[in-house]
Amino acid sequence: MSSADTDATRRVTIRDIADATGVAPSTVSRALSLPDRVNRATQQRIQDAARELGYVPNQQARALTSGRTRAVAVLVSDITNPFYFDVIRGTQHQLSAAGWTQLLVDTEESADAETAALGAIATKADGVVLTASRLSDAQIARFAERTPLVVVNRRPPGVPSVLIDTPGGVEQAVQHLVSLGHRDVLYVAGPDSSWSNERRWRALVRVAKRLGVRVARIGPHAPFVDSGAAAADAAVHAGATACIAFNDLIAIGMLARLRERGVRVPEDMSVVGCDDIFGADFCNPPLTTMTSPIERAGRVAIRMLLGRLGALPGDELPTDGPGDHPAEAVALPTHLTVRESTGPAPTARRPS
Amino acid sequence: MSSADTDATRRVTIRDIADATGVAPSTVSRALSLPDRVNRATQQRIQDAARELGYVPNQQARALTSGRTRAVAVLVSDITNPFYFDVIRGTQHQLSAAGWTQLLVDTEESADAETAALGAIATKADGVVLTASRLSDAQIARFAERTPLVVVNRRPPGVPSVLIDTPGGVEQAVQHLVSLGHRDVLYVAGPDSSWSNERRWRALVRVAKRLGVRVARIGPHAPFVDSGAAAADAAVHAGATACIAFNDLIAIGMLARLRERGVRVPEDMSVVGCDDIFGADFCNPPLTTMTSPIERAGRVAIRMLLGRLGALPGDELPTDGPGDHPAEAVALPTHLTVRESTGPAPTARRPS
DNA sequence: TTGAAAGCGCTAACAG
DNA sequence: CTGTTAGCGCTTTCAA
Repeated sequence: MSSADTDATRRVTIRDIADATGVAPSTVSRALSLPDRVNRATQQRIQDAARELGYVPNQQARALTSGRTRAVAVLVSDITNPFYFDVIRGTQHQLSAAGWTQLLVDTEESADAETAALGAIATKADGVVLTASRLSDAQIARFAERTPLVVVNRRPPGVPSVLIDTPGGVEQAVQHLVSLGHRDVLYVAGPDSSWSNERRWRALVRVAKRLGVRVARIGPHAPFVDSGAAAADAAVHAGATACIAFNDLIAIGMLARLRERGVRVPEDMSVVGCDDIFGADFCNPPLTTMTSPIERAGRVAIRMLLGRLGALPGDELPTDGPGDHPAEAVALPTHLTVRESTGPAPTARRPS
Repeated sequence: MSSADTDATRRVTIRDIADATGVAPSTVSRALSLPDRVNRATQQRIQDAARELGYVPNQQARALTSGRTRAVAVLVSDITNPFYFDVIRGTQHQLSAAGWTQLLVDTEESADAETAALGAIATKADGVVLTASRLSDAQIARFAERTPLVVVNRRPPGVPSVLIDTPGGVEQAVQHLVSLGHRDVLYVAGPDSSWSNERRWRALVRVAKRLGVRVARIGPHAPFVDSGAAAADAAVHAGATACIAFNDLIAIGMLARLRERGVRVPEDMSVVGCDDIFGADFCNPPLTTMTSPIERAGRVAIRMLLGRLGALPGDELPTDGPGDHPAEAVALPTHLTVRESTGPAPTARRPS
């Protein structure tokens, strides 16, 4: 039908639509971007023509004048980490629902790469979601002044952030362990540079004190499955009988090493992870862990960002209340998912 | 030092550099993009000034005139699938090594979304990597005429593609099973719409015939862990004693269900997966699977794409031979990784 | 409500 | 080798 005269080799521009409808390009632009400022009739005519001709707006050009790119950059520190899979999934969903584009950037755990990316991105994206930043609060805050920014799992003063309430999860985890008769718990720390790591440790210390549980700490450990082996060895050496790992990756790695060494989980040692990433439910044994709404964190981050950019579709992106914008820092609750890696404390048995 | 006069609120443009160095903007442009076509001295001066002023080129504007965006879109059909994370990791690494940007798009298994994305992307990216496309070969080929395109795990005539040689892997898997005494193998099929699925099945039939093994097939099954339960039930019902699953996700799901039902793996049933995704090594029992160089596939795809776009840095992106471009279709070898989910065939025991 | 005109930041002829 | 001149496709004053 309409294919013969449509498959020109050149892309359709507003000029083509203007010619086709007999109006000026500027009117076409308006009809497409600010439909209210145009006569209903011509508006209709223009939109029809646009559809007819298969018009696709050129975001580059649009960005050049308006300064808005309709893209957001999502920075992750290690694309390898399954934790981010879920974040990315969340951001991607929310973004595409709003018709926006996601720029994915892997900063590879490097503050320099992060800074560089942030600098280079300013022109390509309208906003940034920063996860597990290696930058200082001050640096983040300073950058946030120039570019709309939402951070995940970090709390720089004055910068909107999405937090996953792992401290709350830690509390549940300790209580669970206590209910199983444990009186000592070992924290298997993640990287020193991780904000969440310190946060979890402090939460652990606090709860432990309240519940009269003794705590110890080993680490730091890189957040990889492979780090679990060393962590497991250290835990065994420390005579631990229950441990809470910085994240599921380390915990899963520990599980493997413990089995290898003949340390039974949970009979000899209870292990709890954190995050409930892909795999936590089918490792051996399935991991008791703090289930975090990671994907939701990604979605919420985008929602906050889009809200600040004034780009909320409104219909389908409910905010947390009747207020204008979502709160400046939202904390998403975590809950403990008990699986088979935790069990009763071994009675009166402590390796020397 | 240089902060006082640097932190203007406006971004630095080539014009600023031109003013600072006393040359014309076009000279600045050249000095930055085609350094050879400019006097060494001025070139140096300009580059110094650019660095001094903290110049960051505006890709949007650059794209508008040159038509090149220095971005590539990577389309995946389901961002949830761990398989794609390795692909994405590969593309991301290779892209950022070349200083390019990655646009990640999740088409959510929908051909319409895929078409829409492809249309909308043409202006935002210089090329596209298409994984697990839901489009027909003809559609892909047609699109490839307009936009540089590389497909992964698909082979539309005339379109450059990166294949993972799972057929080769299937052969190894069957041989492995035969060496363990199995004479029957059940193929647990993936989605009907999957090109790889048919490809694996055909490879299986071929090898089986050659080795005198009987084959059967159940499915289709969606490529999720959750689909594994039904698959396991069907496999048991079919009296299978060895099966090869379309992918690790399904295989891992089967493992869980089989354990639940008291079917021992590998004593009662051997299970082999495909892909060797994150988790295949720590599920219970660890999965024998075809290890695919997934990340490498992503890297190679980008390399081919960049090669076609004439954007190969040259230094660090070796091609496969002394030829100009990498071959039009490269097949990456797969190898079988034997873990604990496969074992000797149960002797003379067949459930009714 | 619409059109004309200017210009976003950059590149690409074309002269000089 | 370098400057001048046009735009890329779109938005956005400013008039009409």
